[in-house]
Amino acid sequence: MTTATTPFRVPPPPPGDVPEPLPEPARDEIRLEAVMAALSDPLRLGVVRKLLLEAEEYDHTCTWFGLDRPKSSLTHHFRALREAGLIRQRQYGLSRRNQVRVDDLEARFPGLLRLIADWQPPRA
Amino acid sequence: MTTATTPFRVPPPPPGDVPEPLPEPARDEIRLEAVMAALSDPLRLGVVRKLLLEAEEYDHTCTWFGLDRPKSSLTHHFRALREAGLIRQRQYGLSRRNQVRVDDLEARFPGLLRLIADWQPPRA
DNA sequence: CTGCTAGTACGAGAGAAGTCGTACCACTGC
DNA sequence: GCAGTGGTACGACTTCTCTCGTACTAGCAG
Repeated sequence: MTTATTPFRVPPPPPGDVPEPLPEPARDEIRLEAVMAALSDPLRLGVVRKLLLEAEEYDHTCTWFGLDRPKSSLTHHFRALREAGLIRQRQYGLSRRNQVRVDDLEARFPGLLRLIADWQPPRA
Repeated sequence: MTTATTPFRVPPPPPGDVPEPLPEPARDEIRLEAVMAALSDPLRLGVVRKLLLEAEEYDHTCTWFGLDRPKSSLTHHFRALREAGLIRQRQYGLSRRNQVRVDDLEARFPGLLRLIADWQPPRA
């Protein structure tokens, strides 16, 4: 149940045009130390984990995550994830939708996503 | 070639008494986000990688790594690695020797050490 | 045009982390 | 005793990061 070719869901594209992704590092430019830094924050770790485990639609807006933080904080964290190469963001009209770069990360750092998916958030 | 029980070398203990490890988190207390934070620094990532790939003796002093930094900086980084649960440090007389906690990390975060060992430092 | 929505950018403040010098300590060899 | 070694602790400084408020924008509904 864990190790098919890609155990994580990559939701199908939605109907209609698919916008270009926002600027992001190419697969070969993703740096392990940057990925580690992005994942050192529990909020961001939780975001990626939730996307891996619960992604239902093609991708999800920032508010879907139910994070109790001001919008500017969310912008900060999602950008950190995107610039590290962990998520892809596309602009659909008003909303910006997020998706884990499953193929790129599995190719570059095999096993990493499994660690994230298995992470247990600290009970605060 | 990658997934024997433990593909990474755990050097045998040296002759004589083995000192107690310096304070460190128990296996179950190692937090993924803390591990990620410790590995977000290229110097520390390189230290763990070098230990994984080149460890010959039981373990190695801080100077074995050939890092061109003042001693106080090295103390700082090695403590960060120890407190995150990545390395074990034992005091042998004068020198403090370092060892990756291979079993604990492999049990807790399987595949993580492989990622570190495969890391390519940025050509500065 | 008037909202409302889902975001952005900017900037300020607080705290954490990296950098390092200095002083110090314990042990070894002479 | 004295010098050298392999470290530590402390403190200062700087830089980064997280936090958030505020102001703003683009697009949609009416």
